Amino acid sequence: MPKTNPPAPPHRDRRAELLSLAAGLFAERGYKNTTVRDIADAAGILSGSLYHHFDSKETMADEILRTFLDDLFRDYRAIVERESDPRRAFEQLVHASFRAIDRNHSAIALYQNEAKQLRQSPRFAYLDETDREFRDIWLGTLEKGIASGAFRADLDAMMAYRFVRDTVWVAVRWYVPGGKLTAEAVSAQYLSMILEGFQSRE
Amino acid sequence: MPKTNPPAPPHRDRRAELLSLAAGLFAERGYKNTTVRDIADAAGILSGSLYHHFDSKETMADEILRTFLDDLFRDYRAIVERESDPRRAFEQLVHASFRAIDRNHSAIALYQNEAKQLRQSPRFAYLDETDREFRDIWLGTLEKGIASGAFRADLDAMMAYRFVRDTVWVAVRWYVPGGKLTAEAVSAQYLSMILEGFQSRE
DNA sequence: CCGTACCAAGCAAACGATTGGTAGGGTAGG
DNA sequence: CCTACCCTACCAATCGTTTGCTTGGTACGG
Repeated sequence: MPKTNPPAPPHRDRRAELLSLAAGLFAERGYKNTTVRDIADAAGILSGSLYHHFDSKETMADEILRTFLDDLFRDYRAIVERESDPRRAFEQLVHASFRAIDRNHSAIALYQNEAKQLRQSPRFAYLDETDREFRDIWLGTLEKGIASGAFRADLDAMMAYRFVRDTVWVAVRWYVPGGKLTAEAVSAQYLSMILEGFQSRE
Repeated sequence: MPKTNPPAPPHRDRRAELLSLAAGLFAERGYKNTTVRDIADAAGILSGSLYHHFDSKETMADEILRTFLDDLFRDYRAIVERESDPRRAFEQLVHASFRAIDRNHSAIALYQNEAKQLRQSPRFAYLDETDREFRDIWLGTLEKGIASGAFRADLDAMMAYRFVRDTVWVAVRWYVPGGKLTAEAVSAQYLSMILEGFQSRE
């Protein structure tokens, strides 16, 4: 054999594995309700041994959130930069969000449930900035759509933003990755409800 | 004066006051993050003194949730029994929900954030039944509306239920009772978005 | 091919702080 | 004198975290 393995840091895998376990527990039981012993049990080690990989429980939550947010904003930014038509941009934002829910389910559940409390610690102050960019992207797309005539002129952009943000992202509570409903299917149906409404056309 | 007070149990007031304080803290910081000392501090007493009124922290959460749920279902049941037209029933359900968010803000925040964890304790098993009736009321109204032609025939009732449930109830995260936006105003705008959609009609 | 050195990984045991909860006594108002 | 209410003082359990140490493996010099 010419070569065996790339010189990958050997402990990166274990870190990621532990983070994945922790994210699942945080999402399921809540951050405060999950003890470091729970995480260690799930990993088959003792609680103290976790501190060989992370210097605190907070660090784990931090790393989980950052990884997910990086992922999401990479997608979001690409969409608004690439797509000039606000209606198509809106559709792709919804789609990207459901894809994120599918891929980073635990991290998003953690974010949805605990961000409000975590944000109060200075360590997680970056979440404020994250929220601002998040809002700018959605709100900007909606405002452009209203101005261009794609969306109703009497729409309150801010209210519409909150409306769609809550509907889409809280779906993490019931959506099951790998279940019968694919993220694409849910995304398509949600888009239809948001854009066309419940009312039947005569 | 012919009469002073109804023969109300004299400690009912203090109980209610303490519960209101506890609900506010539970809603703001989360159930697990709020200590009995926090609640006692807010009331100006010591933590041990709380146990003169309640036999546990769990009891407080229990009582807060039950009071709110009784309130809500009284309204919900009255609507579906009184109103036979599904479209009008739907509108009134949305309206009643926002009115509840306005009146029982803390209790609803507590329910939204902690129900999933609390439900796992047998003490809060009744939340499962509550959810069932809640779903039956909304889903039944939506299905009747689809059958009657008031709502789009191609609507997936279950998906529409989740959609509207999440949008409406998660508004508790940003809605501020007594703020600039009244519950009626938000309710009207949300109804317009749900029924007519974002898309502009040509 | 061996011996040495080093390292990631985990164990065993304990730490101080905080948690929900308890026991018993004091006091003010009806 | 009784009762609602609160206080003082404390407890056991659990929490996140630290410490000193052991293990298996890997790289390297001679």
